[in-house]
Amino acid sequence: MPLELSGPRPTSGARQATLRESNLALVARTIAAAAPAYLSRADVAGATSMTRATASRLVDELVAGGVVDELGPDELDRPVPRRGRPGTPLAPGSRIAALGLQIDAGFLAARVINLRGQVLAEWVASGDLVASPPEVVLRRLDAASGDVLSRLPAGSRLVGARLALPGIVAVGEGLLRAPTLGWSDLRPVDVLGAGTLAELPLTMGNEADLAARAVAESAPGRSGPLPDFVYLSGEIGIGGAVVRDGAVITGRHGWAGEIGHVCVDPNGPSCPCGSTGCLERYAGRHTLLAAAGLADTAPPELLRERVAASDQEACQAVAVAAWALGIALASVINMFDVPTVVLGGYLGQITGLLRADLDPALRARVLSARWAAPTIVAAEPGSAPGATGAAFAELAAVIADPARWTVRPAG
Amino acid sequence: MPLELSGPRPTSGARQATLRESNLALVARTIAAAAPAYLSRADVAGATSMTRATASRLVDELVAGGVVDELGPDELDRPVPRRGRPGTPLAPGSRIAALGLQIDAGFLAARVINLRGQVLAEWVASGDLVASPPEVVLRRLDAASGDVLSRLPAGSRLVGARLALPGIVAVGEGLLRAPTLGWSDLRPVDVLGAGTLAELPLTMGNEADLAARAVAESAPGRSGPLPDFVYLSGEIGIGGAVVRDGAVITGRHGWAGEIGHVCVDPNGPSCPCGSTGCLERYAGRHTLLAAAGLADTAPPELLRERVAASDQEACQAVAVAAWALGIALASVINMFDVPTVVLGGYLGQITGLLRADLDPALRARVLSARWAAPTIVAAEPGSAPGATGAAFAELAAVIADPARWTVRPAG
DNA sequence: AGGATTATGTTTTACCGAAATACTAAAGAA
DNA sequence: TTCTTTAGTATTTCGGTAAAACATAATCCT
Repeated sequence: MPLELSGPRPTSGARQATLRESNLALVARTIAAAAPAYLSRADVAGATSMTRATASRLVDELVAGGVVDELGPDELDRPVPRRGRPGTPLAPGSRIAALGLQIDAGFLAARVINLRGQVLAEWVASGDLVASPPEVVLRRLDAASGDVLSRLPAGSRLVGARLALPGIVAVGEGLLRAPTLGWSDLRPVDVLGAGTLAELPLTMGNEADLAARAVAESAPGRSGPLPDFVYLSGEIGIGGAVVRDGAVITGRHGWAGEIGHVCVDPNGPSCPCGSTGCLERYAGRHTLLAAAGLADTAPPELLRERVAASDQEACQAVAVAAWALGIALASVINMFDVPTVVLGGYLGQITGLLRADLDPALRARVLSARWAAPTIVAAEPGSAPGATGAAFAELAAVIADPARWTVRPAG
Repeated sequence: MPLELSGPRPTSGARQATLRESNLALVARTIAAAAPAYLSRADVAGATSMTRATASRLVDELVAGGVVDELGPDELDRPVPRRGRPGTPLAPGSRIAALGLQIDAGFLAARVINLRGQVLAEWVASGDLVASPPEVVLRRLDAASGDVLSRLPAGSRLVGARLALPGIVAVGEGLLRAPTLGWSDLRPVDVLGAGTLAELPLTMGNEADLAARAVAESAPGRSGPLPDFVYLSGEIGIGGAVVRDGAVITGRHGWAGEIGHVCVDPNGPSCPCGSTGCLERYAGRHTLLAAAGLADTAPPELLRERVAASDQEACQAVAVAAWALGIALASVINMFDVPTVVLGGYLGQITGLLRADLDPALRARVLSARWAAPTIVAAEPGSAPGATGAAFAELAAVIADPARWTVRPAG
């Protein structure tokens, strides 16, 4: 088993090899974090305070393993000619890639991303999946995955696959409970593992956790602009995740961040989860649209139009959602001390409508607002962020422990 | 600067010395975690999968620095005579100690604890401090600290001091805001640092965070029975802390865990914090006792008597508190996935009264209750747990980086 | 054009820490 | 006593990084 020098509280003594693995990971992380700037071996040495000799040896090893690519002078958009011998530009390996999958009530997605964060191939299909039995949906996703994988550039090395799901996943058991899909006590891995994806190690993850990762990292191993934030995945249900220092807080079983079921008002409407007055019952997409007098499938543009036209029902519906979000998010911020909120999904597309009521509510209810007022931002709109985050998660494992993917030089 | 091999994401390359420091910390942690069992050098080697030679060399260094003591055969309650040469029993150093201080609305405390978790000297004074000006209280604590330190055994080495306070501490600024004390924008370090404690590095911390640490660790570096739990410090105000894997989740500014201001009912009574319906307004000690028709200072026994006698007001007051706790704690558990709740302070002493209503409320409102039902336990009753946790926190720094406290052998 | 300058990348040597191994020490068991 | 078993120590070897010298490839300057 590999020793964990960078992990919390190693329980095994560190040896020389551990030192090397730790530094190898540091070099990989440094190069990944710097992208899209291309570091040279000397830059790596400077950034890590290793000597050039040491950094160079480790880079050579990563290049041999494909975790890092040496770019030729032609691949480089050379910006400034500098004095001295030019360095060899280094970039995360373009041939190491992972498959990210997502199942949502409204769409299916399969996406392959490489260590540079480039999408090598993808497939997204929308449509109401709630009606279909799980086996059919899973087999469709499996077939699409096979198709996507067949379109990869030659020489690509797939290191893993992860499936983002809107629900609670019991990781150890492989069990899933996804109320919005109408699925319960299912084992998606059993179906997917028997098809095209049989060869690939497939794991599952919560959609909000993985979408939050796609916000926390702008490319595998490369931090996004926000180190700490609360992510809200606002669709039919409301999923949530809290990111601290670039890492999703998962809790012991991976069920942390269920913000959709924070209690907004104990006297509020009852929720299928067994509780009353959950945030989802006020700011979930169906509830919000129904209150605004719109159909389930109404696009956010339509709601924005109605509000712009001062439509009574629409304005009231948005105000209620913002009121509920203010109460729930204030509690979340008071508990996690993470004063930035990223709204994703449907909520992200109506952030502008919510802000007027939400900002003052948070300033009133958040204890630390006096020193640091909470800020609300909308997530970058993009399809299937859970699939992107799922691929990032698999690729992060390569950057965290590149020794598993490289071959030691014989001598 | 010391390189952090065990910390999250080191940014500097690891060298040989880092390896040694990492292993030195591992040995210190292993010996501290095993107490009150006394490991031998061979046991340490076995537990860490180092060779006996390596473990022995590191132990020698810790013994030379006083971080570890070699016990003589007389100090040992020898349990089982075994075959082979007996090992030298090792224990955490008894002469390395830290000062824990606590200021509460109802008492002051100063306590010195050593690496074995033994209380070497302490001073606790109760009385209503809300009336006194901060300078008077701080000077009184300073004088008491001097007295406590003068009573230490000869040869004791004090490594630090920490002050537990019921409020929000802006660590970088040294600023404090403690509504229950009536203190705001104060710098306790300025007053304390000028007196007896001038020589000692003094830091501040939130009372609930530190009391939670005293639950998480039964002695410095030694894990308690619960790796994950939510701690509620229920006094006049309600402080909170979430412990995950033995560590308190502090948030970016150290303000995480403010469970007392989770919203229970948005239409509830207004709170000095600026919000409405905070948990504190239902389950805080003053509110609870007033609703039960008792004086502010009524001891928990009196409330228990009234409830046992089926006193209408008392039963109703307890039911309201349990109802509010159920709503707030369910949200906390849904967000952190930490299904054990430890009730401390006043709430800990009436846990028996709360449980009947609290248990079913949590089972109904916690999403994961289906797989893992939340459990409620009362904290060990004891005076000034914040002071104990404060001392533990300072001593943890020694165990985490013993190289700073040991002297390298000359050769 | 051609040497000086400057920074990159590699090679060599030295040092340091842990592993491997052999050895000594101290107890119980036969 | 003598053998066995386990604890602790000394010595050698091995692997990894630091330090410094060296080789290389560009720009700068005359």
